Amino acid sequence: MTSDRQSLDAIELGAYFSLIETSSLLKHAVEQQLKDAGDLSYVQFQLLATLGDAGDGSMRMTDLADGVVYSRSGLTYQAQVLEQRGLVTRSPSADDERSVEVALTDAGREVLAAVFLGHIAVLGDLFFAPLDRSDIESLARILGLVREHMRQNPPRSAAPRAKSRGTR
Amino acid sequence: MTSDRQSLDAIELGAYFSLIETSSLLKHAVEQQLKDAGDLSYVQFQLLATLGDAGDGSMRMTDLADGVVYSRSGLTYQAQVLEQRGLVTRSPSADDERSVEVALTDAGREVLAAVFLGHIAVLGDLFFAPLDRSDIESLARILGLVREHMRQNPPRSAAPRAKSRGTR
DNA sequence: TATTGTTATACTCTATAACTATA
DNA sequence: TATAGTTATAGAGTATAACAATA
Repeated sequence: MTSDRQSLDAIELGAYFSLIETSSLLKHAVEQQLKDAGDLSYVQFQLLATLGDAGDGSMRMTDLADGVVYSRSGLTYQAQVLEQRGLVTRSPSADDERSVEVALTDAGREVLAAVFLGHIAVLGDLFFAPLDRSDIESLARILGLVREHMRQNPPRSAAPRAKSRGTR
Repeated sequence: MTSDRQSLDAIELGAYFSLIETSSLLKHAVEQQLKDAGDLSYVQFQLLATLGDAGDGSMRMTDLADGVVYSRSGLTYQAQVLEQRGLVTRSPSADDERSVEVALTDAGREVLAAVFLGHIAVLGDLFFAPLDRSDIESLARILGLVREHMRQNPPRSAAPRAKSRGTR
């Protein structure tokens, strides 16, 4: 609604469709591998990996949600699943008693490790194989621009506004 | 399992994560728009758009499935939904009586049209805005390479092997 | 009053397997 | 026997709204 574009040209359409198709196929393949190697969904892997990147392997629920992008209740659901499997723990935060700290357990790190090599292999075979070095660098730069832009312009997605809930 | 990669460097990781994040955010934003403008899920939009691209607006179920990639039953499900809404029709194929021809109705074309401008606006604002012409061309070329590669190397995903169904 | 998180619930979607029918 | 599609069913995931507790 803020754009005055009326159409996309063939190149733009190609870029868009290729993005959707490649990311979809890649995600599908990776999900299969994650499920086989560690019985993880992609979201669960992302959560574990995000925790793994976080120095002490611990984050507040809210911070963990950022970048994995969905509703609070969805995060609670996944956190429960991961906790029941012993891959993370949840405990009240010391400084802010409203918060919950989610921490990676040793078992969680093990699953992450068990899954990682296969994950990389899939990426190498399916995604990077047809690209040379400069392609990869270009891709990283360009998609990095898009990512930055998107982060700065959140699609006001979770508009707290009540919807009209149309014909149904 | 066919790759001997052991790790990815920072650039590669960046490209991968950016791809996942941008496509995820983009898809999410587009889904919101599609839902608001035409009460369509992304898959439903893809199916309608695929039919719209097909000259006479008609395709066999199997051909329609290609590129939208999922199980036959999933396609049947969505085709039923679209048919009930009057956006497509299903009829037995003339030449091969096993096949079903899915055809876009006028109502289907209308919904597609109703949704299209907003769709393009979201893409323009969220995806193409930070890119210049050469970026878009590079992106189209590189992702096109990946897409071609993936199509030629299907991730033998649905390994027909029975799973061990681990600890649960 | 705003923020953090949980719960209950309903719904959408996807996958599996068994099945029918045609080639 | 292989291909095209449907059905039944079960499960995972997500979103919404109402709620409780802390800041």
